[in-house]
Amino acid sequence: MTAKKSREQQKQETRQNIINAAFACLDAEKSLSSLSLREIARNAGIAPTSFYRHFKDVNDLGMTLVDEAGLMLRQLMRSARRRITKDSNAIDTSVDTLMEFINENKNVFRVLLREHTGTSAEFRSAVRREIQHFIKELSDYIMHRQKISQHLADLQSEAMVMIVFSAGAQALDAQPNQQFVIAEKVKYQLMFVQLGVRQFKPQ
Amino acid sequence: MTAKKSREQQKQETRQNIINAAFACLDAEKSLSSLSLREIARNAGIAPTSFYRHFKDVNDLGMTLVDEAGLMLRQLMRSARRRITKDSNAIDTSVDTLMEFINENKNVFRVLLREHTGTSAEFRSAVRREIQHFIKELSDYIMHRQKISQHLADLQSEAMVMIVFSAGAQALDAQPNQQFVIAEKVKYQLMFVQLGVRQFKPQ
DNA sequence: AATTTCAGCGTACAAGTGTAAGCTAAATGT
DNA sequence: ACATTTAGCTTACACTTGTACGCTGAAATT
Repeated sequence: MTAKKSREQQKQETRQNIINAAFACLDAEKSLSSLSLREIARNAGIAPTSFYRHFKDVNDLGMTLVDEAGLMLRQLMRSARRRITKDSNAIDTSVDTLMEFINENKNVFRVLLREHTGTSAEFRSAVRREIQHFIKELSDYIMHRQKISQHLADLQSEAMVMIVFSAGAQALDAQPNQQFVIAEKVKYQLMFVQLGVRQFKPQ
Repeated sequence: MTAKKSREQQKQETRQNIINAAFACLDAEKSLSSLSLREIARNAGIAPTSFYRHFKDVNDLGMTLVDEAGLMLRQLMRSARRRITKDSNAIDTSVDTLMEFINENKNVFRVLLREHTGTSAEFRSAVRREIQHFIKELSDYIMHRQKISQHLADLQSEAMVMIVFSAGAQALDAQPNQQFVIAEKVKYQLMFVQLGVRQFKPQ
């Protein structure tokens, strides 16, 4: 039983259909730049030319997808921090949360990873912006928790995010039984960074 | 004055032309999968269909490029180790060497970076293989120099390589005056990892 | 009730793609 | 000397692509 839709509602609905269709297309074998307008339209159940009623071109849609993916990542961080209690390890909790996210939203994470080194300078810098947000929020948290300078926290945070993202890239292609190994590995590596910064601090 | 060429010589020459043309095409805006056979042929100065006399398809050429890029990286490592003297810092020397390489062979490094998260599973695992070589050689070096277990050396090496490659990605898009800042940053981050592992060792 | 707006459609076209088929001429093999 | 091989070419075909143009019908506005 579908409710009567106003014109605006209907438009937003198909817009969302396009976005969902695009995310669905962006599997292991498709990037934003290799994704064709017609393919998206086919998947969204609209005529190719109808696409233009919602987005200027595929680039425009792509920026929307990157923004949305970045937003999901930031929301994820908040949920991860909420899961960190007094006696739970911050690193373990964060890694587990991200690994969960990656597995449940493979294509969302893939977009960020792929376009980060993709063929569009615009996408690259958009993803870099999102990752910078990610790094900054972690940095603030670290600075507050570990009582270190902002400069040091920034360095630590960035190193950690790079390590985690690389592990995420591995996890995307790995078998499920390998993912646990990857998660354990990255936890050690993050611990090394943390220990190293702590060691460096007094100097 | 060109020497008289045998048939085989001539063939190898145009094969190399194709490879060079492909690397030249793979700039900031092109990936292996978005690279067309005709475009390569145009750049190599041959007819499109002549391409098939040398490679099965673009995938075949792509694997060749990845192999070649990986080989260059391994040669780079050797030259970096040669530059490390008793009183020069191993981290500084390695980072400076890599940054130099990246700037002088942008497209070579770009291929590895891009196809590492690209749309072809075959390329992805080929690049991963090359990076694993890279990590393994560094790991052996670390294990020998820092007298730590192989397991620990592997973890440290991988973390370092991930950090360095991420910095390389940044450097590719950065202005020349920013590259120094990136290099300094990554040196600190690598030092943190090294310190952290050293700290962890006794435990 | 009459008018305007506009999401979505169908058609059409130029440009680019991979690659099959067959030819040519020169280097090689006999 | 003649026969074979083959790198490179031209032509050709079937597809896919982005997008311009104009239509339609229903919702929104007046």
